[in-house]
Amino acid sequence: MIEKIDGTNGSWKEGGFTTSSYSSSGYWSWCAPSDLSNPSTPSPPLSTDSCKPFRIPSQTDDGIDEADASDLLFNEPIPRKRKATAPVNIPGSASFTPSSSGFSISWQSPPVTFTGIPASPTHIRTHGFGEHRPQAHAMLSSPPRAAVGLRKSRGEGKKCRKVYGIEHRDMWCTACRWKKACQRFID
DNA sequence: AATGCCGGGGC
DNA sequence: GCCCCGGCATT
Ligand SMILES: [Zn+2]
Repeated sequence: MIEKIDGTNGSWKEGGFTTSSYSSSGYWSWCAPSDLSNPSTPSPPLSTDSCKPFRIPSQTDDGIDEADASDLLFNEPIPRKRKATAPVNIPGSASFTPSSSGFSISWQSPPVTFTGIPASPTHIRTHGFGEHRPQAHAMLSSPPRAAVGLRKSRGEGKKCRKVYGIEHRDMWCTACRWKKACQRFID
């Protein structure tokens, strides 16, 4: 019986989180971008739809299959397993803001914006095939070369870590959890 | 400071 | 096999 649930005492540390950092007026304004990129509707008479509760039509894949992150996040009874050694340093977790016209909910620091949804229709997270994205085969003739003048560009860097946040490490993909190459948000 | 990942380590 | 961190490159 070796229980490794001694989470109450693990203290990760990555979450060192610097003190302060967020202030200024709430930045959560993905609710009325006006016409950030509105080539079709330059001036909509009704801008009420500008503020609608974002909702994913379907689950992404192996990200929230566990649950409705929305509920889970607000509840957060328990991550699911593993040691919950998180210092519970959740800054803006579950921020329900009933704005004048509508409401915005936010969680964690980065105002994650659901777009495109980097996942696939197949949702099967048995434990070995949940994350599999053949994506494309563009590797053919590329022998050992291209070395000098080539630095890691780390694409954009919107991986589980930044998207979900260290506070919700349990939601990262396996690879990210182990500090390996992300498998979900393949670059 | 922070993210992302390889290499290395424990079990 | 699963699990994780040290340390590095990069931003
Ligand atoms: Zn990941």
